[in-house]
Amino acid sequence: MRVAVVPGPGRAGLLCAVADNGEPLDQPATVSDLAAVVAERERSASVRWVWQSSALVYPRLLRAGVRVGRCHDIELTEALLLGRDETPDQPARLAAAAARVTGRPPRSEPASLLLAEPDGPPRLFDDPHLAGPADQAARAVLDDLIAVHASQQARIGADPQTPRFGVLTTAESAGGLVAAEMTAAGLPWRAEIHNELLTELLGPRPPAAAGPSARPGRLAELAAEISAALGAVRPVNLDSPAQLLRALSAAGLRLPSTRVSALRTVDHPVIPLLLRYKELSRLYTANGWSWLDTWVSGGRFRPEYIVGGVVSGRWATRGGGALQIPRVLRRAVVADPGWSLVVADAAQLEPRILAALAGDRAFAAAAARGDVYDAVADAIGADRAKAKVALLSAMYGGGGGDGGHSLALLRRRFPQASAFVEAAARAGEEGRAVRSVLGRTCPPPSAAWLSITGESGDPGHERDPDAGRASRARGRFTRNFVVQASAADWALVLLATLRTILARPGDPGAALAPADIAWPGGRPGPQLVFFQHDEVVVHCPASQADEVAAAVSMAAATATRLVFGPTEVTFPMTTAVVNCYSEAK
DNA sequence: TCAACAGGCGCG
DNA sequence: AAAGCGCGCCTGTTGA
Repeated sequence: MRVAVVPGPGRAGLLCAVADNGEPLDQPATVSDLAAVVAERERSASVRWVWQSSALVYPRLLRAGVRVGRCHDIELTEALLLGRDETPDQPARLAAAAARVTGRPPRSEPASLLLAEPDGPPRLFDDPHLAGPADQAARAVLDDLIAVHASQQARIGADPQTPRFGVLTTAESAGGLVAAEMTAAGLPWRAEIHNELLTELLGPRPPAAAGPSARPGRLAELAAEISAALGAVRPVNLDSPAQLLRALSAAGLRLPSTRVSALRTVDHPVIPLLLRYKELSRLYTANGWSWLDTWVSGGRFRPEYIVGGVVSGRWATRGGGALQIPRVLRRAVVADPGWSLVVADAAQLEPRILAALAGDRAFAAAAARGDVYDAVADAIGADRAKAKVALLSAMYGGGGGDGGHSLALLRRRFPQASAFVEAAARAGEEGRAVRSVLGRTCPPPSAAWLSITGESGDPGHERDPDAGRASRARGRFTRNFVVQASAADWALVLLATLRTILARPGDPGAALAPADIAWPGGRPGPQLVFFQHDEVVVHCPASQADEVAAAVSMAAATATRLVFGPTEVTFPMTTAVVNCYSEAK
């Protein structure tokens, strides 16, 4: 059963049951306490909530202590459909989508924005853009919702390209729920451990009175040592690559840039000091005390996750750089007393994805069990390191390290897998779109790209000297897209499946009902707290850790079946039950 | 004064 | 011959 829901004003909301094909099943009903009604329906029936966006609607329900099982996220779904139809520049917002469906001009956006404003007093009457009272505005949003939902159901059902596109839209919506729940739960983060680590590596935190440009002692010492080692008359600003490059040059070190890889190519007493400075400076500026002050509170780090924020379908985050937390800081991620962290990552995910995608029997056999790189090394008669570089080059478009010899062997030994990525590269070079296994579509070439390459990408007519470069760059992008985006498909389905297993009452996992996060005294259960491309972290009572680990394996097997159907390729998870994130792998 | 860009580096 | 994929966010520089 599907129920369209529009939140607001205030705690109220507007509901209307709809059929799978989107037809309204009864009259819209206003309820005064939306969260309470949602909770009641969740208990009594299996509902899929149809709403504008989980990012907009779900946090207020979570704050009221209410979780939902399933939803249809109109805006995430619209973005997938627009991508599929190769019109990704159209806005995916509900109002815009409704205008496309109905042919009417778009409703003024502030209406829905204000309606969705969580928990605040209804300010709708103050808004000059609004034509009428709040209930009329809610009704207008509901009408949009119902119209767009019906259209989306038809468009998903009519997918011409990918029979599994419906799996993608369902999983994307589930991802929206997970994202909001993970933000609400937060990643356990011990500020005092983080602080100790910073003090140990950088020295004490500079007092606020010392001003904003004051550096921790260790950084100031290193800077002085570096200036001295360079024989500089005046202190060099190490944070300015241009200044540093000039100072290096004056000391006889002519380098193409100041990046670590360039510094490592020369032998000079200043180099180790510079490398250490860069490492510590990065820690201080990106994840130092001010990061701690800004992003950690109440023992939790709560980034905002952006589902589908990357073109490949990977998630992005906003605030705190949550997907770039340096590994050294994992020491600060510690389970609550009596709880554990279950840390699981998909081993060698991308090569396995390629094996399953390409239908290459030899490559699939290599990825059927054990270590993919070992198996490939055996097959091409190289060592594991060379095999790994060659495989990554095949997926990224690189040169293969040792003059491409291993890459050539790879092409001969695994012709279908090679042909698969080569075909994706050629499509990109010619300006065509490519798709992930579930049908997520890469963006079309930009106008600038089309003009540089001469419209169709026809290699015979390329005049611009940058044309070849631009064409090959897009080829590398699409080559990688088919693998990275399909890996993101698989990981998203894993995440959605895991969420369902952890939450399902009545099954073997009954003990695993998730904690009611808004009620600290409520029944404890496992919580998804982190998701980073191919890795997931669950925070759970220690007694449930083994069950959670088993649930991860089940979810991986289910994801493999839903995404690829029958395949010889396995997707093993490396799972650790730990007290501290840094203890995993 | 501020926004946009470049260089750089963290993660996968 | 060389070059590889995707992000977020920090600082310094530049130019309106």
